[in-house]
Amino acid sequence: MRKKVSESVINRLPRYYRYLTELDSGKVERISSRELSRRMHVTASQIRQDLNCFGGFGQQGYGYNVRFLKESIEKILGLDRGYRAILVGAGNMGKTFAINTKFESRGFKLIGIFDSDPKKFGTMIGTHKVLPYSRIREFITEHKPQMAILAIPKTVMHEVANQLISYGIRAFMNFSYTELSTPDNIAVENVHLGDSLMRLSYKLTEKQNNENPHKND
Amino acid sequence: MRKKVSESVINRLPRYYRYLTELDSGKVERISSRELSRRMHVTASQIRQDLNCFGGFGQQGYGYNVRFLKESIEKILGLDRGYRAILVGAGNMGKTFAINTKFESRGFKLIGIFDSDPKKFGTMIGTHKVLPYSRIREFITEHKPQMAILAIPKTVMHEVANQLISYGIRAFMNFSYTELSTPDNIAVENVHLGDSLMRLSYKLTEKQNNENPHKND
DNA sequence: TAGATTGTTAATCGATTAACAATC
DNA sequence: TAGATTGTTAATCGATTAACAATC
Repeated sequence: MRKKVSESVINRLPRYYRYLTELDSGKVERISSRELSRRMHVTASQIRQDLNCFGGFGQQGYGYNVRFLKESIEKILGLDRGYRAILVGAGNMGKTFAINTKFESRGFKLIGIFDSDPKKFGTMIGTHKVLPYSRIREFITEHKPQMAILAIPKTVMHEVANQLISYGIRAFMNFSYTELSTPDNIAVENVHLGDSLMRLSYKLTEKQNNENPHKND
Repeated sequence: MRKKVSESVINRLPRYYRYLTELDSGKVERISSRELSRRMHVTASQIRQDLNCFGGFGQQGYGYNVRFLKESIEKILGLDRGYRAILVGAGNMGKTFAINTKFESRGFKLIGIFDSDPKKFGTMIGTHKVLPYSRIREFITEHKPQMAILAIPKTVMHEVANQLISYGIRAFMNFSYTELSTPDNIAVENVHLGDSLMRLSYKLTEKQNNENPHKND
């Protein structure tokens, strides 16, 4: 088994992927860690160290082939596996996520959308009809999605997650404003927009304090 | 001037704030770093170190007063300043953010929503009427918002941001799938849902590899 | 006072950066 | 071959954890 890759490296992978995708679609064929570091505002050392957690993708004296590196990171991230996802909760957040995040372009498949509000049953979100939550078990059993996007109130979050785990879901993206905690073998990614807003508020406040040092002493 | 607080500490602040808000509304009056650490799954040492970047909020032998600590973090984050924000882009993402993130409950004020699509002018999002982007300059000059939420295509992101900076905006929350880079005196928080999805994909893949070590050697 | 728990210093650990030999 | 640039080891830096004296 591979040695454990640190959280910091993992967090940077999507950013590398983003830049490489950009370069690739800009017809750039090769890039050195030095040039990439210049564009991404990180050190070349860090790029080489990060990539070498997963193997040697470059060539001395040449650098990295953009396409090959991009595809390698794709594999590392599992974007080539065609994961199937369901969306639970067809409110604003759910709808936005379904429409906005180009699932397909990253190799994911959104295969079903569920809600427990009968008024929403049958309405369309993109190309998907909203299905009753009551049918989720049968749906999962039949189509075997691996991931669920939870865009539901935090009051029901854990209950829903536990059910879905028992039906076979192995990964959750959670949008509600409480952390989802699950057994070790389940992957979770919490997205807290409120936290981002507070961080922005902190940064703004800090900058104002620097411009105006004695305002709030 | 305060010594620079590390990024890691700042990133944890909103989480502390969340837990303290929870405790406070649950009528908990005091808490020790040890008990809080147990609940948050971090070390007590880290909690004490983090808080002490900003001052001593506790009392030996007693611990921390929940209400007082919560309000102290509120001030550190700048949530008590009544920052005014505008939303630029009334598409799905913008709408969701406006409705979902309880601005007001965190002390922010959403004071205007703008879009450049005439079909949207005058439509309501929550209690706000969508205004034409062409009027944004006059609006900013008059109402002096500090923050802008950008929920617009990445193709126009930098152009819009630069305009808004010249009108006086000092902080941006950016939802488009490219990093917003700005001068040093401007606060930026990038939210990339696509990155979160990729991280989830990585974690899922890693767990599958551990269960099935030789599947993809 | 005795017990509890902070604030803070010191020790450890891990992540980042620098340097360079290997090699394309 | 000479020049460039990787992969990797070593050095540095910063963040986390441990420990404990201060003190409520």
